[in-house]
Amino acid sequence: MPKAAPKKTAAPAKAAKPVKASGNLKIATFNANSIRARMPILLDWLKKEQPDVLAVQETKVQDHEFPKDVIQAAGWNVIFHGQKSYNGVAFISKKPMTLLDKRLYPKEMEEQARLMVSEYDGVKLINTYIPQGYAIDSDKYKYKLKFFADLKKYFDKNVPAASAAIWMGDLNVAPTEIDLNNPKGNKDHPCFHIDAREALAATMKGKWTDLFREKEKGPGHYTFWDMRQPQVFEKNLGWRIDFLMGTPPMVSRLQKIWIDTKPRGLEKPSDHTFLIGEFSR
DNA sequence: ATGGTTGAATGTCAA
Repeated sequence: MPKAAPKKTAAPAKAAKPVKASGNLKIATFNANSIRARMPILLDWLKKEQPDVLAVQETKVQDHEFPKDVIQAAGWNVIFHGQKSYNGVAFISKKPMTLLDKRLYPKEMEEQARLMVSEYDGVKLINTYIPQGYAIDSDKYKYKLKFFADLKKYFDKNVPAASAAIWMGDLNVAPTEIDLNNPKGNKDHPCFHIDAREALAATMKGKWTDLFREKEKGPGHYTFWDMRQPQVFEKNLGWRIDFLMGTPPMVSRLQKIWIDTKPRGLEKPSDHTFLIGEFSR
């Protein structure tokens, strides 16, 4: 085969803006409920908050239709793992990230796009969109409980408790009565039923700490407000179902953590909002 | 009481 002609060098790619690694490591999570529908809110938020990493869930877009160009044009790196119509996860970041994993199961098995594992500045990042579960007597709920059990196995195998790691995303469980507005009325809800809460607790056991609760012990702090009821956000009838979970080293490094409720009140909002943590480097 | 809204896809399902 003839030697290829020396590649003509195009105009050198614009040098990436140097990323300043000063200050805390800022890690955020957001269920976008369609990343394409949420692009205005997303880009405005990134510009204002300047996180190192944002984990996104429910992108609802196949990879070949993912709006990477507009995200990159705004100066961000992005990696994504999606499917048609439902689910889908992504990492948006200041520096490029490398995909380490996107499956719980062997390649031969069909699997929904609900998991993405990467790493940033020495911290392993696990981004999950846990199944919602539909109803506690449904197969979807069984699938939700199994997902937690299989994720636990994944953590047992791949994420030592002594390592620096954050498990984050929409976990679709409110862990305690103060994590939702109406615990009494939601005993049989797939996001508060005792089996879902125990599945989450079992997956966390011995490894993961709910970082928000390290800093805030009180009720009324939510990340999700259902679209299907009027005025839920205005009345703060919500659920805390999005999390940053940290291994012990990340608990030690946690500086602050907060929920940014403002995006939920904007035009065309997601039903979730952003949760942000800052860690010492 | 089993609604309501939104998004993807264009039926209706998922949340």
